[in-house]
Amino acid sequence: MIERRDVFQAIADPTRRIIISRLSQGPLNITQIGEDLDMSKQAIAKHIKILRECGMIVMNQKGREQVCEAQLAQLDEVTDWVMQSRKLWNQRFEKLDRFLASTKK
Amino acid sequence: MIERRDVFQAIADPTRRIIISRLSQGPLNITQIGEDLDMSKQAIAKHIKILRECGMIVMNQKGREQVCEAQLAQLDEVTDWVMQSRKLWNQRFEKLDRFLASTKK
DNA sequence: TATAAAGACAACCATTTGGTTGTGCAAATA
DNA sequence: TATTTGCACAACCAAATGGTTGTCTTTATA
Repeated sequence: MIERRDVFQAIADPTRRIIISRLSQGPLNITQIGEDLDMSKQAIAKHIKILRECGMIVMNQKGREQVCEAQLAQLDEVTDWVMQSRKLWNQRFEKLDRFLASTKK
Repeated sequence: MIERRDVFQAIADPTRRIIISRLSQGPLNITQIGEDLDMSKQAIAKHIKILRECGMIVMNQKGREQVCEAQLAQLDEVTDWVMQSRKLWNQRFEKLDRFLASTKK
């Protein structure tokens, strides 16, 4: 097992998806992110670290606060993969349709 | 920690993404899936089990073979979430744009 | 200035994950 | 019929994951 730290793994955890959703509406510091998340601040900080490591969050210091900002461009990798798989999947049915159409003649 | 078995977790593993990609081009049995995957057949079978448990694969017996077929409708959940997050994220910039435009006057 | 708040860092822990090997059985094939 | 093939089931294992608590430093605030 190699340590994978990519976008797919980043969004695999429900807590991290909530964090991303919240940050997509505007920057927040770590305490604010964890406010209604029933989890220690340290646990939140760990999730933030993972998201930062795979480029989905950028931080900037503001006094004693660490303000987190979402960087959602990375999510394209996910949509691209999903789209590609669905495309191939749909082509199968189209091929089948064409085959069925050709046998009808 | 609760056992999560959803689409997001299903596609988090690179091997499972390869399996889904291959199956999106047509049904295969477990041996065929594992053919160029440098991993024991049992490991493949475990991945198949996970994909089946979250509805991304359906099986049908054919003699002694277990033929796997992709069910990619589930992937909508992923695209939906990504789209929603990106939408909110884009709205932030639009709001900023409007604000900047209004101060320019 | 004394205290509270934000968060970094480390140690620890249980569970999950992703793999392995071995055994056994049913179906296909020589 | 004897052998091979496809795969299920179980036991096992190391590493990763997702959480905890405690200590410490720095920055705000009463």
